[in-house]
Amino acid sequence: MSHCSHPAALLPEASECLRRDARKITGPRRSILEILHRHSHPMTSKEIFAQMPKGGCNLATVYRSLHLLESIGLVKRYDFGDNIARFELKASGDDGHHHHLICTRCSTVVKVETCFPPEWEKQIARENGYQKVTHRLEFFGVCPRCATQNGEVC
Amino acid sequence: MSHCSHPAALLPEASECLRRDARKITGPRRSILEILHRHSHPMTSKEIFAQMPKGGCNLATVYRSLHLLESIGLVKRYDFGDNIARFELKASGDDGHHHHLICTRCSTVVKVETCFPPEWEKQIARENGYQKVTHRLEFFGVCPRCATQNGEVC
DNA sequence: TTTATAATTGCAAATCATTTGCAATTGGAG
DNA sequence: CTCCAATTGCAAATGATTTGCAATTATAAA
Repeated sequence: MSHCSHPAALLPEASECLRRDARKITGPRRSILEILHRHSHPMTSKEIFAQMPKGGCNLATVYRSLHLLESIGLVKRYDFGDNIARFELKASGDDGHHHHLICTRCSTVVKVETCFPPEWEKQIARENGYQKVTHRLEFFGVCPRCATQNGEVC
Repeated sequence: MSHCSHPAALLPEASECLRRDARKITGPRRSILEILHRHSHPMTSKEIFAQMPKGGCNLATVYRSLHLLESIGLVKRYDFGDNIARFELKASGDDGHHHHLICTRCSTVVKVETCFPPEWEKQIARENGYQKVTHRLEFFGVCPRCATQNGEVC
């Protein structure tokens, strides 16, 4: 459930990004980055809020921080179609582009590296005259565990 | 902006679906189906509500109707990532599976028939032991019109 | 180190799409 | 034509997310 890089390597890099935009390295932001670092799956604001160390911070601050971290590219937002935004830390060099396979019963998430063919995307962009085309792709299904205990929520 | 089949052909088919589930063919439902029929792009509940003929109906009814129509498979829900559900009428025989290319500036929508390779999807399902795997895929970019009037909202 | 100050935060109230409880209506099977 | 479950209108409730504002705090500059 944890990333490969050392947690400590996270802050210097993030600090750099923040400073570049005249932003401050605050307690809440540091905590959010650490929390996201130790969970390899997309997390909701509430989940992150719940993991905040003692003292914590206001939920509104979590929302504001995530919005900022997303805007400077340290974090990526995902939409699993349930109207709850989820966030994942972007790896250093990595462009962070990947997809997910979400269980429609228990919401278990698996990372999916397979991506929509880039050439196809370019083709679609060309055909319609659109520029800067990107895509949002997520898979949904029933995980092995839920498939067994049919009917039950796990 | 309109479908190829005749509007009149819409009701009998829909009636059949509704009756099968002991549901009633009411004014609001008829209107919603007609509105969706003459707009070939996904519409929000508010947009549909705004197009209701004189007399109209309550917005809550639009929400309830769309939910019902979706559950019996007459309508399909789409998520463009802005937290507003959009609905499209499913064509008769058609399984209704296709995607969209949405302008991030003006929200103009273009239908995209190109789909994620089915075999790849099966592969992903197999690799992870998930069953009944489906996907949600949408493209985002800047439409030709917006690309010209750079910076401006069109 | 101290200071000046713009960036942050906490808190509560506001938004916004969507849902729901409930009493009054109404489609349609028999 | 009747009866009753399915629908609807209305207003209040939800739930995620945003925002105004005054108090706090990180940090660049002196």
